[in-house]
Amino acid sequence: MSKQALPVIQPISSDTSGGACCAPLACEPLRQAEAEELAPLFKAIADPVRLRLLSLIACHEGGEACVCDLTDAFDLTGPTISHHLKVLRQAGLVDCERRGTWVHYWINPASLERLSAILAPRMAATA
Amino acid sequence: MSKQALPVIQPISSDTSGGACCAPLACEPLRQAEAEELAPLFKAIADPVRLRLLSLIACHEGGEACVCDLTDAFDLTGPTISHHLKVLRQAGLVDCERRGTWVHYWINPASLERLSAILAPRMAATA
DNA sequence: GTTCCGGTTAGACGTTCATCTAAACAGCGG
DNA sequence: CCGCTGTTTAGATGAACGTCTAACCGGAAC
Repeated sequence: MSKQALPVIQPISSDTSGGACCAPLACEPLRQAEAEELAPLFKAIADPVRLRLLSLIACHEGGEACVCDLTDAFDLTGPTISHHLKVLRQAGLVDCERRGTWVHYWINPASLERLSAILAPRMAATA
Repeated sequence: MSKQALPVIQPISSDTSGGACCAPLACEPLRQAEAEELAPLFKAIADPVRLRLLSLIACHEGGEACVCDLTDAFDLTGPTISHHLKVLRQAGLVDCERRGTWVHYWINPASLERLSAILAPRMAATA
């Protein structure tokens, strides 16, 4: 348990006019309701398969990928991939649309950004 | 966020395993090994109790909180809180130290920052 | 229409997880 | 030394999760 220089977490004016969206964890204590709303989102990305799915979709050209591309990247059955995609969809992290034979998925950037902001030790400051 | 000389939130080094540390999800596809290393970290925060614990610790004056303060904030038994703190500790998200009777916990800011950076839609100004 | 292919849904099975109670451990004060 | 308080560990239990196989749906091609 090594001690280190204290973080010096600053309140940085949580002026982000977003309301209940983005005050970082370190700014003010999360209330229970917020925590219970946020936890499922983190749970959705707290799986190696889903993390890779998100990444594959995000990196795919055009910002979207079809399920067949995704399935090929794993040693898992189709239904399993479909299940993970559903979890991501229900969490609002991705959206999808059927176009002809194939179903295309793309990232919902706002949701990822929200999670990122929550974890940011502080908003500005950057070195 | 009109950056042209982008801030480039840095890796924090601290890569305990592969060189896989910091490219945001949307920059290049996460490899399996990276995903499997990252997922447990997200899993650690993917619980409302642990999210609130993190926040309570981060916001507490001096940047650290003792277990008794934390336990009071929940309708859960001591052992349950202790269990959640252990999960956070094993994930490297918090550190602790016993000082006399009480055990003090504080955030490991680097780990949170790392997770935040991974979720950041992208670092540079694509688009 | 019928057949084939891509993708999802349904249900089952074993594992992991959150929580509890009981017991142990660590300091402090008499 | 002994009891008291704060914290962690151990073990049990029920719920949630990840994966599979089998079955189903939607669209395209024959």
